[in-house]
Amino acid sequence: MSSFAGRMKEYPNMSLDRFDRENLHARAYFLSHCHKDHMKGLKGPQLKRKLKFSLTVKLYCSFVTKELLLSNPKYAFWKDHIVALELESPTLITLIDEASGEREELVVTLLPAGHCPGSVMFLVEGAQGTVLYTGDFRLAKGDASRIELLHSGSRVKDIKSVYLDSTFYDPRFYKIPSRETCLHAIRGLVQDWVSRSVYHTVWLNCKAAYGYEYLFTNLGDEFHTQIHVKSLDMFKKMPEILSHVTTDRATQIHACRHPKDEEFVPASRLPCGSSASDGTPLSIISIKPSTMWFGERTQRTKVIVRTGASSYRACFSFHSSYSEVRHLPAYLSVCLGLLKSMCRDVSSSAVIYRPLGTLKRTRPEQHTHDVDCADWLFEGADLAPVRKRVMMQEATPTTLPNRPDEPLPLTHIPLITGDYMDCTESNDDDEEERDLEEEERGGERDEGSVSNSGTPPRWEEFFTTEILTESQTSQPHSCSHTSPSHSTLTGSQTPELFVDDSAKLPSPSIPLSAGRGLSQAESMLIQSEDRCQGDALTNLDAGGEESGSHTHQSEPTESQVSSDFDIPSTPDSHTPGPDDLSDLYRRLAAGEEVITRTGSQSL
DNA sequence: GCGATCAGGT
DNA sequence: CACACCTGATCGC
Repeated sequence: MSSFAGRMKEYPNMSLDRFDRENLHARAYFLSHCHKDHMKGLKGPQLKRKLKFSLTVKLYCSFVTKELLLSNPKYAFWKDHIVALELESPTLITLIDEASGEREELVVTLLPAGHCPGSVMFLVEGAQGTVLYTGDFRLAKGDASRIELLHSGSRVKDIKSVYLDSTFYDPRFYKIPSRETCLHAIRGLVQDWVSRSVYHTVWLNCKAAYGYEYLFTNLGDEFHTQIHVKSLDMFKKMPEILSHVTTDRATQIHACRHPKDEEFVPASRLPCGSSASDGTPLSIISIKPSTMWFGERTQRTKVIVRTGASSYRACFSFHSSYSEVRHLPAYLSVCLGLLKSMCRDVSSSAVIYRPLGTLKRTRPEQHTHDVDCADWLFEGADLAPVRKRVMMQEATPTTLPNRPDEPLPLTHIPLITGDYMDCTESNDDDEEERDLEEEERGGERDEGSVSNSGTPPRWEEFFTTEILTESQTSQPHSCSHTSPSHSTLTGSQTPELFVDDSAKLPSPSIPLSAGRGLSQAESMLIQSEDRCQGDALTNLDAGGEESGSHTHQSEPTESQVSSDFDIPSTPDSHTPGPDDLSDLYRRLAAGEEVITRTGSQSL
């Protein structure tokens, strides 16, 4: 559940991804993507009533999000109040207070977020500066550098605040295998199974949410088949997806779901009840896409885990990992630092801005896409080269000495490890699967777009992080909905909407370093602030990697990782006790250098 | 009957 | 671990 209260400090007249409470009084609404936890209040009767009497209030989102939203009849009343915007097309939006007539002009740009179809980030430029609201996102390192409108000339724009998806902003989630790595592994597993006979069927046990579509399109392409799903309605106007899904149950790959009935046995039947026409029993395996992550010291591990006789779990994530999340503000802060100090050349080494090559840019053909290419759904996610690389890597179709109906032995599942080969395993929850580490390690690395050769400043030296918590951001009185006066709003809002945790804790990062507290605060404000420089607290970067060393660069190389993130690995982490914390606080207050190893012992 | 909230499940 | 839901129970209107 997103904990973001819906408003940004700089532009409190717009509401994003929250539509209840104070947000009912916003002058404009923004929906980053079509997931329910970002749509709170969106079908509420109060908002519905407001729309009836308003001529100016609109909901801004991408075309795809609009389509997905309106495919649900519960949101049909929005139809005449939605303004769909093209990606990467700055749009002037005037926020009007209908009572006073007061106007406020903003330039809003939708940037691809790679989270699910239609998902975007909002770049807002106006009198209060440029801010970026990411919504949920999955961007790999380097993707931000390919987003043209984050840049101005050869530099990154001076971004005042970043409102960040912090779902996995915790070092425990240091690494999540890349999209292509996971896709390749799933392809291999599916290949092994469906090639045995026409009765061998795969059920993709996907959740009821948008975001798996690229899995469907890629598997559909690979196996020249369509994937059985429950409904096609929402994809009516999306030929790329529509061409890869079907309601015809006679296919070897299913992603159908059944609302009820969980005594369903994967090995015997599918949620749709499909069976072979000649009465031959289907041989079914289930693959459950779910997030797997690896600690900063994880050497390498599997992206597919066998969980039962005929069931598997496959790595799949809608969200960026810790290192990926961290990369975004780091990338932006590098350039902010440059703007401040004017002492480093951004174009020479550290961050090279590359024109969008694989990132599809302008798209007048939005509604007449090439049916074979669903990449536009995940602009920025670099899918096009992914697929090509995956194809080329698939040089070793596994031979299958076992009987056709035997579940796949794990050793025959093609696995890719090149994406995270430098890590050591930290989440060893899988004693059932032992040595699969025989895979060749020659995989490419997909995040080499940022080098460390330019000694960019550490982002935490230029930014502070403030965790927005639900209780602190949703106070009914925290928002002035009676007055258009910005000063009133800003004055009362600042301390409440954007609470300063340091008032209560020695460091805003302590809860994070303990591996706790983030579940209540998935959205995070990162600000560029001069005043944070020299403030000892700001060196306690969220995540608690308080190494004390400021000589290393803002983004650690893989080899630096262990020193930079020397925190307990997942199985050993535990909640710090009061004594642990008070001791830590005391040492911090005394200005002692807190060695993280010590911290991890006490924490 | 509806919405909001919570618990519990996948 | 976590997600993005779904269902059902309960409460208040």
